[in-house]
Amino acid sequence: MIGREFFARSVHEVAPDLIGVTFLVGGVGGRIVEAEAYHHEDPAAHGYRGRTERNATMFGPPGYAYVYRSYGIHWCVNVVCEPVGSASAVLIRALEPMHGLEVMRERRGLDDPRALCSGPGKLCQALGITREHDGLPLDRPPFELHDRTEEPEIVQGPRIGISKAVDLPWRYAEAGSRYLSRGLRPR
DNA sequence: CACAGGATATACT
DNA sequence: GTATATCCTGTGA
Repeated sequence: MIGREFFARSVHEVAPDLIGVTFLVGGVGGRIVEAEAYHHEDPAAHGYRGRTERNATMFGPPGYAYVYRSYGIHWCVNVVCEPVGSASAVLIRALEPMHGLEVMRERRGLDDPRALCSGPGKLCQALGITREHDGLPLDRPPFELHDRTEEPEIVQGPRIGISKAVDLPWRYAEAGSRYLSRGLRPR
């Protein structure tokens, strides 16, 4: 099991280390294959302009989930990192579905396992993550994180869906995975 | 395959 | 009012 201390580091260490880690919510989830680093000096980050009601969790201690509403429709989940109070967090962008496939198919209304969790909004719908999970610790139920068993090959790519600092190479993914979000999927 | 457009909470001008 | 750390569906090449 991965404990809270795992997140008590810089986002640039945590983000690549999350690739290959198993992430479950209520027993449903899979291996993280894509993650993206954000911190307070990043103009594209929510915490860039200071603390608000929505992003308050980002300014709290590491090891907690920051969940926010995107484009008024989707939920996205981050893990808060150090240093404390700096609004540093890693966005979980894609999973390789492994546990609770039937539940995820039902929630997503899809069959194709490649479409279940291949994006931050999609994986939150598949795992049932909502505002209720914002501010919850990641080392307690319903969250469950397990160490990776193998060292994955990690690639970096440009960030998408934002207009500022798009060239910062802070998007990490497992090389060649078939479960990545838009822009990184092979072939 | 590549686009355009819509849904609509939250924050900022 | 405008933009956004998104996704889905429709249209047309």
